[in-house]
Amino acid sequence: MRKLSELEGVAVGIISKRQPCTAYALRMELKASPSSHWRASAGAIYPLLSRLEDEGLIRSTDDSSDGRGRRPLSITREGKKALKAWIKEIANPTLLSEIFDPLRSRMFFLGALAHKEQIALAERVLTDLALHLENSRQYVRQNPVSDDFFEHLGAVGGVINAESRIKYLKTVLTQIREQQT
Amino acid sequence: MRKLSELEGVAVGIISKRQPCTAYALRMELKASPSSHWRASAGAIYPLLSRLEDEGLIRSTDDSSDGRGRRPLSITREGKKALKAWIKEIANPTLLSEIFDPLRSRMFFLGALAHKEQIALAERVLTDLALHLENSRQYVRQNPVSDDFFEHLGAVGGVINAESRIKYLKTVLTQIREQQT
DNA sequence: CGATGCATGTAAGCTGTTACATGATTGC
DNA sequence: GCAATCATGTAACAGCTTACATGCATCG
Repeated sequence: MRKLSELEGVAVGIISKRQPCTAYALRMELKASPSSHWRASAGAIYPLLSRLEDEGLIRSTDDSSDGRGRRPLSITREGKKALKAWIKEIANPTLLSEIFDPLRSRMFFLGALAHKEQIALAERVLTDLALHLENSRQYVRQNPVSDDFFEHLGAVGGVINAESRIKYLKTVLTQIREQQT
Repeated sequence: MRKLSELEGVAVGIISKRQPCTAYALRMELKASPSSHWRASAGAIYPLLSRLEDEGLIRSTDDSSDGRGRRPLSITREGKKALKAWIKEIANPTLLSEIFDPLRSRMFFLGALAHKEQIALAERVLTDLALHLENSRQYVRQNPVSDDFFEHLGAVGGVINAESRIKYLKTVLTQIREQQT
């Protein structure tokens, strides 16, 4: 059984939770998620779903009576197996260290800016991050434990991450200010 | 002036710091960085550098006396401008929310596993994360403030991030255990 | 009855990966 | 002298984005 890519894993996971679920609904859910790494573009989703269907991981039921040509998707037994394998793949150190943060990668080169610019930029980003944190908190409120336990857990992860980035930028700011000497 | 992509920005940044710097040295530095989102593959780096040179952002000095055909790179005034613009781009909310964490994305679907499997996986990952944190701390030690202030800041970001992920997984674990009921 | 949103899909292009190719240098 | 590493580069391929195309449904 082939390994699922990140987007494939997420797609199969969403389908398994929301089934029956149309491709469009899947795209909208990806779009709505606060840390949207993917644009959930049609050009990515539709070929991906065809692939998954060809391999028997998902199944679509053609309903000719549906004028809009909706094709509700559901997961197969094979798909469920692949999903479980994908989840367990996280027990792989290389996957764990693969996160990439455009904020942090820029910190390495912040010295290219003048001291005043550094501070101005950091302050600006700090307010943006505060906004982002507020959004993440709202997402948690929209996904209470009572609703779906694991969705709640995922949402909480967003808040913790946002908080840690704010903490990080704050230490950066104070250290830059001290650097003035 | 064209916007730089993430990898381009990092490449120009490293060249600007390490100049004169060969393409190979650049790749090795990318590889050595603890959160290696990129494999720093030759097929990505060399075409990218040609592109940057064609656009006048970097300059290479051909030394025919160098048997290995090393071509030391340095940054141009245009390149410096582009680097500054790239750094300032972080003041863009969409860029800020673009981080993607394979751990968190799997949490949404952890319910697909049996309760025992959930706990076993989380415990396993927790030890992996502890190792990752130790690596990040060592990276900080290898990049003291005295050496390069901003590199130190970047390294510290890795530690803070690793800590926050551990904190996250711990809350996940305790909540899963409570869920047993 | 026209704008907006639902719903599917395709084509071109960019960027990255893997795998390969080539040759020089260093260390044992 | 041979293996490993340094150093550059290319070709085939994979995956995602943007932009486009098509048509149905709903709401004012």
